Amino acid sequence: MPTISEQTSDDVRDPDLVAVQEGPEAAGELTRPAGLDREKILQAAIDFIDEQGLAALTMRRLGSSLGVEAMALYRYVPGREDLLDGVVDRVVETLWDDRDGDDIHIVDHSGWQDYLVRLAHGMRRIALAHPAVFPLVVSRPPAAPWVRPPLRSLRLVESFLGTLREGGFSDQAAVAAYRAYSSFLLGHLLLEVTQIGAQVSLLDQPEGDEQAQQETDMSEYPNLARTESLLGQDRSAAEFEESLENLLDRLERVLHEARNSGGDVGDL
Amino acid sequence: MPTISEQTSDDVRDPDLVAVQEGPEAAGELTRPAGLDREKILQAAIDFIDEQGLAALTMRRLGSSLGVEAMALYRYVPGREDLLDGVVDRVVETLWDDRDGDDIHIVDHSGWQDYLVRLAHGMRRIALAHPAVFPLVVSRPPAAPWVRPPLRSLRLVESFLGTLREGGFSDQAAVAAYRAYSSFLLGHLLLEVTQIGAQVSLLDQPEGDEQAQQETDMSEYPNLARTESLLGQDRSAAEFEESLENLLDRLERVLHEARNSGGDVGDL
DNA sequence: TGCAGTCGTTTACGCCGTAAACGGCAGGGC
DNA sequence: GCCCTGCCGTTTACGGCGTAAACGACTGCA
Repeated sequence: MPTISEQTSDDVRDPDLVAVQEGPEAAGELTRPAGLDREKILQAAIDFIDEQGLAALTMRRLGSSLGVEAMALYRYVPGREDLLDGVVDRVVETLWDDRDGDDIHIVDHSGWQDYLVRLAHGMRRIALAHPAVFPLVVSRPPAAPWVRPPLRSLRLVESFLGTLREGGFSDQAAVAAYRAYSSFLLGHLLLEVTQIGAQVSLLDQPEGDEQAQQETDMSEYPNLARTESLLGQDRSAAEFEESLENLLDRLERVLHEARNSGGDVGDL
Repeated sequence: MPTISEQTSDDVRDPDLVAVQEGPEAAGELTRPAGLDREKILQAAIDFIDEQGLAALTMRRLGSSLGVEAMALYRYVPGREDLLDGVVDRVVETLWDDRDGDDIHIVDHSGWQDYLVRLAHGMRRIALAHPAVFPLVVSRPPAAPWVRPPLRSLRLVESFLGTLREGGFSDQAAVAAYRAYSSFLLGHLLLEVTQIGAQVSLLDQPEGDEQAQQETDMSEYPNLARTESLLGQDRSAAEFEESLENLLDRLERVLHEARNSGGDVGDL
């Protein structure tokens, strides 16, 4: 049975919780294996998914990774689905984490372009740090269902729209920019983490003898065969930057045209 | 929770192989219970997912939607995972289906731009026809794991690369274009079907009285509140066309620059 | 001392994917 | 006619899943 996980206590207080119980923790841990709480469970779930994949996450296994029976989790989490929602929220939350010397803080930006670049890099950092979790981030329905592109965090959408407004975008242009930006980010990052997953799952099954792999017949696919090495290359980072730059150019063009003409700015 | 009506006959074992329909069946589907085969099973799975969602698809329920026990399916399909792979293949296959007067055939194109536009529209048609299936299309690992952006169909990738080559792209430029195009398509369509799913799942749960919905407090999100109606609007089709056009422009620019300079064309 | 709360465990239920054994029907050689 | 052999759907069974409900053990306060 695994020992208690180390669990760095990065502590983001949830104001919703009235601290009904604040015991003398100083007496602290003698031999207690548990000392469960919601944050600890969510973090354990994230770690578990990172290591074993989403499909492997069951309540029983997550429980036992915490040294506890499955049913113990239900005191802190309503059920498996809500657990996954919590995982998504916690992962996205790290967008606002302080990063020592990094350029990631998405508050304290200068200009909307800077904001969009930081946000994109922050999201990409999350995606690469938790490739197996990221599909959850984009596939779960958003907190407010009427927000069409579901980035799930209302706080995030709010700050996005606010920043663009400050940058001179009309409401319509800001919303259009939000959607274009979301779909760009979603496409690139999902592709990237899917590739990572594919690589990993390859290493999973090196069964059979080395030679006899069922090498699909490539003679029907000459272009594929010829470019095989190119297709296998990983240019994700560069392509990400290039596409991001292209998107920013496009938005900037729209914004200036709108300013000069003062006309309708809904379209991108 | 929609209950699937069990149709196990009460007491008498049905003596006929052909399993005579007992006339007034329980208002069920028009399922011929006889004559299972792999294609029939895959189509039933697609229909099932379209109607009930991916999560609801179980071997037992799929079997009973075909008037058959779950284990019967295993004679034609190795297991649930392979069933899902088959579903993806079958759905993507419809890209090549003849469409009466439509512009969808992705063979018989004129020029690579035309090809990319047709392919995009074809994929979008698939996504919108089967919004609940589409996430499978992009999330399952590709047939050849070394093809980085996993569109799953080698045939598709092959024809893509071939067409761009004919259009004057170098191998590197074609591969770069393939990736840019994939991530654009993936992002846009996944966003779109997620939205559709979100709407549907909204209609699922009109529980509680009409007024008392737990309307999250919007006072903290002024920009969201103000643009609520804009965010709710559906401009997917127009945005799709605009982004597609932008991508084509970008590719064309790259191609011409490469031609005129004759230099390295790997970058986009 | 007792009492009430908190928290993890035990037990149980129905559903899941699927391995394995089973049985009824078809057709073909005798 | 017979039996043999495949085919094909059913039955049975097993371990694992999410989770409802009952059950202790422990803790702090009256």
